[in-house]
Amino acid sequence: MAHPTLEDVAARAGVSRALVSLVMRGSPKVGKERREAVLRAARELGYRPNMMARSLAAGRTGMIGVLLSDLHDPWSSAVHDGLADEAARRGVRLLLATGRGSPARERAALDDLLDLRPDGVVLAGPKLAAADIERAAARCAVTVVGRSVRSDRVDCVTGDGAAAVARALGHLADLGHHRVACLDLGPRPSPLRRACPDVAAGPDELWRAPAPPTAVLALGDTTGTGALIALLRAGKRVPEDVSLIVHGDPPGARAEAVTTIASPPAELGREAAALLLERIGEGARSTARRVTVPPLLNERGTVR
Amino acid sequence: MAHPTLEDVAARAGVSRALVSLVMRGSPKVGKERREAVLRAARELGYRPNMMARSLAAGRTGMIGVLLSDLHDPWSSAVHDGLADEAARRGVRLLLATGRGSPARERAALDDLLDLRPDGVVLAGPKLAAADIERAAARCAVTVVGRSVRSDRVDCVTGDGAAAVARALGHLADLGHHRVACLDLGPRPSPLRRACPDVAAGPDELWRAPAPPTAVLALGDTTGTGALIALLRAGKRVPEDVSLIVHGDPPGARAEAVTTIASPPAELGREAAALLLERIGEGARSTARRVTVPPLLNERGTVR
DNA sequence: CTGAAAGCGCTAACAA
DNA sequence: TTGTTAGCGCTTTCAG
Repeated sequence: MAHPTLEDVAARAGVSRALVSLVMRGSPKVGKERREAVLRAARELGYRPNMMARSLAAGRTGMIGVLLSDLHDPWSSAVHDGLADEAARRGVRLLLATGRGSPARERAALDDLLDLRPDGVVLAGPKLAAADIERAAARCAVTVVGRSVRSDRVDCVTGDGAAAVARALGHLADLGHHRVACLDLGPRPSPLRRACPDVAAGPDELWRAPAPPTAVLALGDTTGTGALIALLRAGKRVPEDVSLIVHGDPPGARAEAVTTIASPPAELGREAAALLLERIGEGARSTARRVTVPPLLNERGTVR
Repeated sequence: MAHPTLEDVAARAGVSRALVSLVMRGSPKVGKERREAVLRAARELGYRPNMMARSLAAGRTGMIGVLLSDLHDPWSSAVHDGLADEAARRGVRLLLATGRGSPARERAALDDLLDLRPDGVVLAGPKLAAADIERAAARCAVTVVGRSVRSDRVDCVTGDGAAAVARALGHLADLGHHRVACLDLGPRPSPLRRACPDVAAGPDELWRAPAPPTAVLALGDTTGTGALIALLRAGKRVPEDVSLIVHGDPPGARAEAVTTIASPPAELGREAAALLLERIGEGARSTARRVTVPPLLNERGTVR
């Protein structure tokens, strides 16, 4: 039998379908005797409940949808880690979907996800239009990670980039670095530039000044090693000649022992899952919550 | 109405449920008149078919499950890109799950995925026991990517590491490099070492030889910049002093213009999707297929 | 082209 | 504790 059903299990165990259903859902009000008979029959048959049928009948799926805007962004994967941890702890299943970097595909993915009727969805770093998010919120509980959305029906969990920059600068100052340059490596100017005292256009420019910086804070370094390589290529030793802190914490930074600062994405994920499950539990709630996760300094080998 | 049903649409359009069902599935045998009335009603109501109900009734879900062993591995994301492309082209939906790097979690994720009754699954880089894969194959069509499985019911799509090494070595030789060293940076020794003539334990060792290498082939460089940084730190200019080819094609290599060689993972994904859909279409088929995707050289800036 | 009817595998009352 | 009875929203016949 390719896919035994509840009925097959009931027949084999010699009990009713309802009893099997109770056992499968772990109801306490079934006698030890029969419970074990059912469990044995299920095991022998290789029975697995059909989620489609179960969800349809129950009216809830017990799953939460997760839309990761871009699988290639390590930030998304890290958020997912946090979500998965929390979901596993609470016994809910995750339904993953991805936007593959484009708002249009993201929107399509969200629609497909919603068709599966998850009890709620978390949107990680969505590039979606606000209207699309609002539309989703009309269909199920929604929490957004990494973006602040003005809506009274969606919860938001965000990091704190400005605090990260301030903390990095403070840390460097404590170490005696008073000439700190910011390097913005991203394809687009980082919004965090405003939080920086002194932003260089490119790495070369740094050493032309009369008093060159003794430390660099890198923004938009997606691989985590871009700034390090630029410094190395300029003939600087790191950290002997110049200290380096990168904002964000991509795997390359870990691998090359680059000191970084960022609000830990896994933490964002964990918070988001907690918020979403709470909201699902309460049914509709009027107040939207906003959680901000503080930055964490990862001291590694590029600062002295 | 939070979730209008087929019946609501039928009522609003003034037609039968069956007709709406036909229209929603794009049947050609519905008159233009009525089709448009139905479509309009559906749009006005914001109707979306309930996949749970649809799948349950139809006996197929029209979805294929994708188990990515590790979301943090860029290889997985790239395989997913190929799968998603091909799936979009053929109008099937993807159901994502992840093993988060651990065989146990991978196994649990696979079980959860299977409970959703996908028409087939593709296992990308599974760390699963062969028995678990076989078990999955008993429940639906399975194709494995990036690992060769001995089974006559699962298709396999793999890259060709040995060919990649040979091709890289050949390319360097054509350029006049006759002293090429291999650097194995991975946590575990790469199986590709056997394909290399000369493997150094670490970067430092390279320059102690009387005739130091003029080119380096890096294995197991997961970030794609590990070898470059090691070379730079050793005071070598790349490619002026030494040429570098990295096996694999992680984002860091692209960002830092490192020349790489690998069987393109997106291509593996595309092949896998095609194979799986073919197998699903045919129902059970006896012969398992194995596809090998040849390596591709990505000429960037680290070879001369 | 339409409407009625049966059923996918399961849950959730309710009765027994 | 158990069995019975309705559905969940949809697809699929089949006779009109």
